[in-house]
Amino acid sequence: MIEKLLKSKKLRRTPFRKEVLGVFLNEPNAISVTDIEARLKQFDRITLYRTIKSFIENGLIHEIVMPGDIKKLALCPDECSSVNHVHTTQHMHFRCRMCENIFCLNLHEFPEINIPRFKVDSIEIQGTGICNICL
Amino acid sequence: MIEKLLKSKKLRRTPFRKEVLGVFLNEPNAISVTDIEARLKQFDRITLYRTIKSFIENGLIHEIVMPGDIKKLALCPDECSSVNHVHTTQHMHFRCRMCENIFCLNLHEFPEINIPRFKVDSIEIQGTGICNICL
DNA sequence: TCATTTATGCAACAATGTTGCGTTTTTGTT
DNA sequence: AACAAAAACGCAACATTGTTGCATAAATGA
Ligand SMILES: [Mn+2]
Ligand SMILES: [Mn+2]
Ligand SMILES: [Zn+2]
Ligand SMILES: [Zn+2]
Repeated sequence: MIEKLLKSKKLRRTPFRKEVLGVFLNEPNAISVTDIEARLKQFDRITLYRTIKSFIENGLIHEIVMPGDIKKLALCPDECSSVNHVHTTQHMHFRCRMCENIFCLNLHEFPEINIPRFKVDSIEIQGTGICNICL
Repeated sequence: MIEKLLKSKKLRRTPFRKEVLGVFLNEPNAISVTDIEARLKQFDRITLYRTIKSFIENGLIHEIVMPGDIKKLALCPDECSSVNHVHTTQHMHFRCRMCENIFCLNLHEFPEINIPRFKVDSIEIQGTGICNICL
């Protein structure tokens, strides 16, 4: 699984990358850099940042930012690649204000946004509230 | 105008706050901290950060974050207050990938998002593409 | 004008992320 | 299996962004 994923994105399969990707595959929701660090036995901070950057650039993971200095990372759907991340028109992000988890959620119908005289390439939707577990 | 705005949010009208608020009132779009700094003759960095924080907390301005370490600030609509920022269900944010400006745009109809078994309190919508000026 | 409350300015610190560079590892090819 | 080229790693140093504590100054209401 891990090997196959890295290979499909044409990324070299180093021990560290496999370990980091393993962390993502083990997490149901989006995670922060600190979360990743906590799940690694030992690591080099710089290498981790470069790993994350290359994962993002190659369509393996995507970044989620929300007001209040919240920055998280989550696995991409298969269709993402180095040329485009296709979350737009696919899924939205939801932050639960009780458990503070951030979910990637697939919407049954993704709203269409038209802005007069603007050309809209992509849309990101972020919600806050209470998740199904905390409710 | 500036005085009235500060007073309406019950903020003390210091010279520095008036100057910073003036910067926002002179800008059509969202601006970064660096943008603000560039428009001030002289300033103390710490005071600026505290000024921004108090403006946000009191519903004068709001923060806009987008993937790629983009963080900007923009004036709030009048209705915002310390208790709630009401942009959700009011306007969206759009980043033009040509001019890199970030616009606050009022949508004619703001989409309603329902997530089964989740309680949705607020929604933020962010678009990217090309603005009316660059088109 | 005065007392109280709040804001300012400086120093020090903290968190997060980047760049340069020599060494090591991966990979595709002999 | 051995080799050469390309890419990734790990360390040091640095950069950017934001915060906290505290003494001083300014704003406000009385
Ligand atoms: Mn997602
Ligand atoms: Mn806005
Ligand atoms: Zn929750
Ligand atoms: Zn534009």
